[in-house]
Amino acid sequence: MAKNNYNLSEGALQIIMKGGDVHQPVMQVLGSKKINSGSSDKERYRILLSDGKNSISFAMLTTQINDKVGCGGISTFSVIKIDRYITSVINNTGKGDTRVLLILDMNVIVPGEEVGQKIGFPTVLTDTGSNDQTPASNGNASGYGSSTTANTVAAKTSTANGSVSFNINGVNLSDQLTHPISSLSPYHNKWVIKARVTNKSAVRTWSNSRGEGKLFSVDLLDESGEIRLTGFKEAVDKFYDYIQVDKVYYISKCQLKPANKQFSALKNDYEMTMTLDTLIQECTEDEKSVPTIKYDFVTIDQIQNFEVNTIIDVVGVARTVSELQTFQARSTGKELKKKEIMLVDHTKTSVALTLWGTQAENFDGSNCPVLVIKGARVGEFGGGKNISTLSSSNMKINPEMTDAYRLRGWYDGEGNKLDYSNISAKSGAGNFSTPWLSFKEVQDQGLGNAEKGDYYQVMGTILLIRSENAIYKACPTEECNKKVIDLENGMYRCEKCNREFPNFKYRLLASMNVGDWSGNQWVSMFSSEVEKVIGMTSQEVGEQIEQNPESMVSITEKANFKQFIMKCRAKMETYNTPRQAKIPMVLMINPISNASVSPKSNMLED
DNA sequence: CCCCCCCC
Repeated sequence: MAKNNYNLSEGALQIIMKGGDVHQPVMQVLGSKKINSGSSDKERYRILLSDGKNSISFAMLTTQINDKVGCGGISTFSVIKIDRYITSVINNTGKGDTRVLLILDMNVIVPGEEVGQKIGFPTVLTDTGSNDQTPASNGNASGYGSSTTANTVAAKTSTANGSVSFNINGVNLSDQLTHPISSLSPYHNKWVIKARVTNKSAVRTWSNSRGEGKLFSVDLLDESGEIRLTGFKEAVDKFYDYIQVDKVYYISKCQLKPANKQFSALKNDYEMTMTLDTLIQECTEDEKSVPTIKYDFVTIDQIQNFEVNTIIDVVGVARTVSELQTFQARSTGKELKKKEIMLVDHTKTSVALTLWGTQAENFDGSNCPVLVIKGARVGEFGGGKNISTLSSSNMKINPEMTDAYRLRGWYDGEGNKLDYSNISAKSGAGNFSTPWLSFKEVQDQGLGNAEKGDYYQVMGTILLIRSENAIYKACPTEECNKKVIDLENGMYRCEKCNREFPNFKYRLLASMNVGDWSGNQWVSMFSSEVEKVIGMTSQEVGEQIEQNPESMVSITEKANFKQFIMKCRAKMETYNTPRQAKIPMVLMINPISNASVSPKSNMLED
């Protein structure tokens, strides 16, 4: 056996086969074998390779260098310099991961005939699948700020399918060596995805009993699916500026966990979190093979049919835009900013779109831009539907898209002259037709037996509001107005939601005596209408009585002898015996000057 | 580890 007089890179295989990098290693070929692959009519060679210290049998010459090999392959004992190579972890044996060395380019330094024998005493290298350092293991921890090309990263990625069919220069290599997003799961951690960033959130901070920090998240898309990736704290510093919407990245080494469907509309059972090991590298080659954001547009006239909280994609023209409005959130006291846009489309329908925060501040509605929104949320107000952007929404202004061009052309041609049917117009409780009845007639007719109660309206004068218990602390959750229990420790418990909150909202619930021409009647009135009666918000009333509990009397007295058209509901108690009429509920009040509600027209309808 | 997305 010859000594190593050929400068074999002893120990190189140990490094390479653990995912490390050795520059242009010199190796000896101890044997080669032609492989016929079913899918390719080209020949490939599997070789037994030695660095003088170790040997492996999982080395393969790629077909691009067949011309350097000749028809007989590389002669046994040849010493070669490997100029370009990649390793790839395959798992198609059922026995765990195996790393293969794929030689992309090499040159024979000394032909086998000249060497004539095995150099050194190489032992077979085992345990080649673990300690994965891929991708970009050549000193670039993240790819961020590095000069490494995307290609380099691709050439060091792992593969799940064990395919070893390559194109030259790795142009399509990366595709074959990356994993589809849909294949990601917590049960595999060796993967690289090549994905387009379709959305990036702002950086948000949080502070709660478990701690505080900052985070952001991106939505990733490839041809197989989509997934959300969130970065916390130091990951924000590391990656937030680097990652840009619409660009394609190689991403590996993130932590996978089941997605909480409650908080994400993305179609994936999992979501990912960046870790200290996470690698993200922009892909600048062949990135067009990764699909761009997909939309599932609904037309504006369809929005009224969606349930509240549905997430939709919509494209429309911003026909009008409100001024920036600033106000305080009732529940949190936080200052909020919004702009309301009238969005229209070719269905001749308009919907109110609300933008929030900096997006609202920065929005320029001049020239009626076309807006394309992914992930807007359907809301409801006063019986009409509206839409709103969330932090997870993605809004593009005048994007270069067919749907946007088409709408632009339509609007500039005829749309700008049209009248639109507004699905955000207030309707519902205040709009259904109700007969004019006096309190005496309601009583005499014994109304309230209908399943949902009987509705009527009266011209009523408020004679007295009871100031006792007219205001209460309610659950801060939207749509839940249940009175909360003050736990006297800064927390408030809602029995209905079975939750404790650090805050509450004030609600008014007034019991009042109302007179009409036939007599008088005690009625109840909810917060929204009491606010109109007394000209104060519940929050304002709450703050005032916190200062001076006695002031409730003077607040309620202001309502005395005010006159309104009151839409009321008569309903029977269903569980109390004997069966008796409940206190009527005033659902909505309107000033008597409201010309749209004339007794005569309503009587004719009924 | 967030998960808030608000208002009339």
